[in-house]
Amino acid sequence: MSEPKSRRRGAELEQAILDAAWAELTEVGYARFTVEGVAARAGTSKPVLYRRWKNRAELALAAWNHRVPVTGIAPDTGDLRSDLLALFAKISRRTGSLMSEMIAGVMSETFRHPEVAELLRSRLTQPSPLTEAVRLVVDRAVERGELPPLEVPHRALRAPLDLVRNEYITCGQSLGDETIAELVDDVYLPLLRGLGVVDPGTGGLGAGGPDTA
Amino acid sequence: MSEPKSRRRGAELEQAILDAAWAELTEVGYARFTVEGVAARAGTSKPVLYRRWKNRAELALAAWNHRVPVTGIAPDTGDLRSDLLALFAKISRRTGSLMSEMIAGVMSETFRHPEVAELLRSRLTQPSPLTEAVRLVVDRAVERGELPPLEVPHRALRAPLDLVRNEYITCGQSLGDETIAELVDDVYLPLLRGLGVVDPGTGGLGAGGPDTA
DNA sequence: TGGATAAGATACGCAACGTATCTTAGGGGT
DNA sequence: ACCCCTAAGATACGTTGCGTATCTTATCCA
Repeated sequence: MSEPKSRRRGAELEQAILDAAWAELTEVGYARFTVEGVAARAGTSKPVLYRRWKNRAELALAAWNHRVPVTGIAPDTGDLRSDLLALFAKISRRTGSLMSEMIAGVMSETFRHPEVAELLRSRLTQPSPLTEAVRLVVDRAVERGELPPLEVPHRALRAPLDLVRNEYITCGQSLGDETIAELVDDVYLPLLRGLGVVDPGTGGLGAGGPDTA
Repeated sequence: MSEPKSRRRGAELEQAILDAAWAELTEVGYARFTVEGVAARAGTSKPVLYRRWKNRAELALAAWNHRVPVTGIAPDTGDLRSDLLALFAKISRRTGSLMSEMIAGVMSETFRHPEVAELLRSRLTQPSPLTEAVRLVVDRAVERGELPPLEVPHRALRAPLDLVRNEYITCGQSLGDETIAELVDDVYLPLLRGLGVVDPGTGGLGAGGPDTA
């Protein structure tokens, strides 16, 4: 009953481990995420895990990657501000305190395992379904005439995610509605409007060649 | 020679400990910041520290607070973009990878010691010399006519710090010049311009009553 | 059918947290 | 001038969890 004595191998085992790791993460959070716990839950033992991942940070990131495909998210309420509010809320729910705790945890271990930083960074900065959702929302606003035609730089596409993440990490809790409203009204909406300003003609503000780069 | 056998007490001792803690932080970073190390460096022992601070996170925050007063920083180059580049660079240098590592570390321990989160959050969200510097830079740009008269919301004043911190935490390293240029050119400058847009008259963008709040 | 490969179990060394216990210095009241 | 009580300093301990080493045993494949 307990153990049908069948030994899982390769991909099958790996799936089981990653599932177990993900379950642990969601249940106890990164701070209490232990390799032993994952092993126990997956019905295997530590060495099996350490043969595949160098340390717990990599294991956690692997579990995260495994748990992906973000379902399409691009609210369409017919109004830019509402779209943004919904989008930020969705990002916030998706990113979740878990992810932020995990990011914080992983980063705090980065000194010991510098290679991990790269894994995390690429996970966070690549174009993602989230940045694409932002682009889509903006494009629709342009079509509606709420914004002038815009080219949104990647940095600006990332901004919502970055802001939400920052909030999670520094506050350690879910974003309240007022926070989301602030981020939209005081930061992101102005940002989008500013991107649409072609040339303020106030001098010194043009492309402003990157003489510092 | 080694120990003049004089026993420090109260405030004097506390100063010595906080100095030692700060020195440890800057030398080895939060990940390797140990209570034992601080005790040894301060020439005392662990229990003395644990009588004052509940855990290492609080000790680290106390050391940080002890180490404060940010010297005035508000570059004045005569040009908004240059001011911002300089300011972001300064913030980035000041915030430093140390602080971000520490923030990440502290947050990752927040699950075990939830009280600490509040300490950290207040440290990060209060108006600070940094947000005042941003306001000053903006005000000067307004005087110069580079921007229309503006009221910058607190959230927007915080944004530079938040963005820099986010970058540190997710990348785990110093911001390169290009990153700073991106943050200024693709995010913050557009944001400021957007705040200056009075009413685009494109509909649906006005104050947009916070029907979600 | 036999041997290489990898799974599973166990035990260890190590670092660091946080605590408990004890001794001893020195400040302050009388 | 004395004594006592508070807090400093030293030491040792229990605990957790990482990461590794060692050994046995199942399963795949040639």
